[in-house]
Amino acid sequence: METNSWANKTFNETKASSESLLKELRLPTIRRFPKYLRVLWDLSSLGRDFVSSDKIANELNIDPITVRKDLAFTGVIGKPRIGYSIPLLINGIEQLIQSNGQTNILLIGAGNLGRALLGYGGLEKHGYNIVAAFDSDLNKVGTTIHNKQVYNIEQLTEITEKVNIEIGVLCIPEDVAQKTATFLVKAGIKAIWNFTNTELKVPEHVTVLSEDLASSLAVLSVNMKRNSNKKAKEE
Amino acid sequence: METNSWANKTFNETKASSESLLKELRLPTIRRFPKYLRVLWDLSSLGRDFVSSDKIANELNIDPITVRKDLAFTGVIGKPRIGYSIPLLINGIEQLIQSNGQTNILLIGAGNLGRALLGYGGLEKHGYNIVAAFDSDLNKVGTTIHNKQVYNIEQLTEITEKVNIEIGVLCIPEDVAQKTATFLVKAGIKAIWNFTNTELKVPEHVTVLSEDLASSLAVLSVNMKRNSNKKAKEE
DNA sequence: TATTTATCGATATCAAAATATCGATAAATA
DNA sequence: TATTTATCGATATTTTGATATCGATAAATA
Repeated sequence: METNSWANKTFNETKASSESLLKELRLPTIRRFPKYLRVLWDLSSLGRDFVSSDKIANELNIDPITVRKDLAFTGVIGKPRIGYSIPLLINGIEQLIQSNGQTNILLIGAGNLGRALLGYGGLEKHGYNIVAAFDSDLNKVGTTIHNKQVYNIEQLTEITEKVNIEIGVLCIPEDVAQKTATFLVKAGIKAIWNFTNTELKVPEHVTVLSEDLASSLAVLSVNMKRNSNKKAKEE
Repeated sequence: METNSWANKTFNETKASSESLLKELRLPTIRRFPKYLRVLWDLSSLGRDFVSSDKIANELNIDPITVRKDLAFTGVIGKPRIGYSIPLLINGIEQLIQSNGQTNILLIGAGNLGRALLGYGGLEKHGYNIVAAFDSDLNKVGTTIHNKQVYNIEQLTEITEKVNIEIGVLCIPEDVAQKTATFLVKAGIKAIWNFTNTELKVPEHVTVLSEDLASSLAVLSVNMKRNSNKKAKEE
């Protein structure tokens, strides 16, 4: 049997193996996928059908070898001198990182950050459905933000009993973060996207992803110091 | 000369060596520092003076060995059976990740995300000074948000000529991101905190830190799939 | 049709990060 | 005072991630 045969895998094989590939996916690769998608969407809208790993790497300022390794997870086979099929890549990446079927989301906390997230189209683009937003501020309750109804936080149980919610997005003050998380877990939620600076304690089976601006700021800060040290030495 | 001698370094030695330690700091370590700070501040406010690596590790759900290695960068020496001095650790970490002196910041784009960031106290806590916000929406111009004046984006040059700005925070639509970044670079900015989904092209000496919600969402998505696969197999 | 060349993908190497091991030590306890 | 124990920090190992090398191949070109 030959080892290096191009373009023999069918689309169905790709799809069938996606579950096992999922296990092998590493964090840095997953983080790069949406960046690839952005480049691919752009090229696609320009009417291009194929793209090389070099081209993608250039756009994103990363190494082409990294790109090829990452793209290998989609199961899409590139052709020498041509590159990869853009539609197949888009499909392949989406298979890996998008939700399967309808996934319902609640957003808790309709402050500025919450509003910003309601305006961010990414959730819908990835196959998620924002069901509603919640807030304790009665001035906000009853309004709609980006077409989403804002409910009183007291009505949370009411809604979670009626609709199957899989993800909760927490944009609330720290002091109520753990309490709310615990409530959501009891309501059967599967994942929490945590925009508070609290380390949430949840059971094993609940996926938590925390955003931490302070961590980012620390990185920015250190990088700046390094850069200025560098410049100081040059002078 | 003995190798394992506790508590002999003075505070001044710690400070003097901070520049060289800066080089050795790795990204994951830098990202964890603010998390350590949060735990340390909490303990400090409870009146505690010492803490063990195990305690910190437990709070943050990470490995105590990782904690000890990270804390070694502060130059603070822990004592067996006692742990580390909390005030010294706080000071040590702050030395590494905070700005030196007064660092001026401009925030470009006073939409929901921009407003959320103006409300986020982290920048001030790290020694940064938000000078002003800018927007193109004339309804916002002239107002103040969290005590920061909102100027017309047209006035950007005016301000950058008057005040030395080191960091620009971009919370603006994608289509004007590169243009604005280029402008800021010309105005002599040192770093950009980029909340748009654009890969900014800037010169070497400018530090860029990009936040990418889509990358985070991809991680959340894949983790959820893995968790549900896991559960499916258990059943 | 033969040669050149861009590009892939497999394998190998190198670097970074996480984790494990273990002796040293100082407080607590017997 | 002797022994036990919690905890540190140095060093070693393993895992993960990035980068380099190179043969295979198919389109482009001579």
